[in-house]
Amino acid sequence: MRTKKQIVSAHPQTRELTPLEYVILGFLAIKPQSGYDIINNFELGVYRASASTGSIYPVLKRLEKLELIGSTLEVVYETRPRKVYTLRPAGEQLLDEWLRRPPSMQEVIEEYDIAMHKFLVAEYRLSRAEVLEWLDAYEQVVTASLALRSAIIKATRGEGLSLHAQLINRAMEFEIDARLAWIKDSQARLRSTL
Amino acid sequence: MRTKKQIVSAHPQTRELTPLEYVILGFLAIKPQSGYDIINNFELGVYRASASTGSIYPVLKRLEKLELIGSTLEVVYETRPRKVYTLRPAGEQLLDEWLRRPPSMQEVIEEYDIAMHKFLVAEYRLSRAEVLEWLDAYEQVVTASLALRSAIIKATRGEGLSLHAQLINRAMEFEIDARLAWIKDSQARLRSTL
DNA sequence: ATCGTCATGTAACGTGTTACATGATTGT
DNA sequence: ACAATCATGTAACACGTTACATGACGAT
Repeated sequence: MRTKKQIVSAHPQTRELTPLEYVILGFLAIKPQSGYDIINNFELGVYRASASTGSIYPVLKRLEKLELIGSTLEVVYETRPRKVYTLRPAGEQLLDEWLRRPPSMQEVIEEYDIAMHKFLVAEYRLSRAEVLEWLDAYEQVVTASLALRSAIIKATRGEGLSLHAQLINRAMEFEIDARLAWIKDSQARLRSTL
Repeated sequence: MRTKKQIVSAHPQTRELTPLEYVILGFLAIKPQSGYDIINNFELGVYRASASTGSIYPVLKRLEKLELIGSTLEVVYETRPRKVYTLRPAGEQLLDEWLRRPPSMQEVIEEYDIAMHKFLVAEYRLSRAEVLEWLDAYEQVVTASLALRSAIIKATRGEGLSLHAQLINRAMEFEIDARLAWIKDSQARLRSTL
C-alpha cells in the first residue's frame, strides 16, 4: 500500500541561489579574490564569523558552472597558483537584483547577518539613492516586527507573562530601538556625504 | 592509493545533545506538553519563529530513548490522543547543567536566540542568585566581544574602512550598548523583586 | 628537520526542512 | 459536503561542518 513520493526535480540550472551563494557573489563584487581569500575574509565581514573549505570551494565551482563567475589561474613563481574568481555580467545582474529586493520579515528577525552583508556590498553595486531607499524599506519592516511582537503578546495576555518573559520582551524593545536609531543615524550620514 | 577515512563513531548514547534537543528539554521544563504543543509554542518563544514536524517528533523519540523524558498517552474521548512528554530526573540534571554553563563567545555573537531561550527557562530551573550570576557572566562576554571587534578593526586599519563598513561597525556598537543596557536593567529588576 | 601558513579539494556525516501520509473532530 | 484544526509521523532532500588528503614555501 506504499505510495511513491512525488519528488520535484531540483532544476539545478534555474533554482534560486542559496544565501551563501549570494554572499559569495557579494564578496567577489567587493574585490576579485580566491576561495582562500574569501574564507579568511569571513572574520572581517558580517555574515558568519567563519566558513569551511567544504562549503566555499564547492559553491565556487557551482557558480562558475552557472557562468555567474569566472576564474583566472594566477601563477606567480615561488607561490602556489591561486584561482582568482571574478563576477561575470550574469552574476552581477543576479546580485544586484538580490541587493535591491526589499528585506523580508524573516531577514530582519532571523537573518540580521544577511541584511548587514547586503548593506556592506550595496556600497559597491547600488547608487546612494537606492541605498537610502533600501534603508527606508528596512525601517518599515523593523517597525512592523515590533507591531507583530506586540500582537503576539496581547494574544497571550490573560495568562500573564512570567517575569523572565517580560524581561525578554524588554530585550526585544531595546534591540529594535537600537536598530531604528542606527537607521536614522546612517541615513543622516549618507545624506550628508552626498 | 586510496586511504580509508577514519570516521569516529558518533557514540549516540553518550554524545553531547544538540541545541534543539536542549531547547526542547527547556520547553518541557516550563510545562509538560506534546510535540504539537511545542511546535505551536515556538512562535511565542525566542528560539526560532517556527519548527517543523520533521525535526520535533524525531527529537522527542531520541530524548525518550535516552530516558531524559517520559511520555504519557493522554486519552480524552472525542479528541485524538495526545502524547504528553515530561522531564525525567536525568533530563532535569542535563538541562540544569546546560543552563548554568556560562555563555560562550559564539553564543553571544551568533546564537543570541539560544541565550535568550536559556534565560527564559532559567526562571523555572535556577535560583535567583544563579540567574544573576549568569547575567554577570553574559555581560563579561558581551564586553569581550566588543573588544574583539575593536581588535579586528585595528588590524585592518591602514587600508581604511569604507563608508558602509564604518556604518556597520556603528551598528555593532549600538547593538552591544543595547544588550549591556538590558543586562543592567534586568539585574536591577531581579534584585528589586527578591 | 619540523612547524606554520598558503592553497585547493573531497568523503562522510549531522541536522534541519519540505512535502508527503494518516485520520479524527469541529466549524460553515 | 468541505475546509480547518488537532495530532503524529516518515522519506527525500538541502546544506553546511568535520576531518581528512595533497603539496609547496618560509621560518626556527
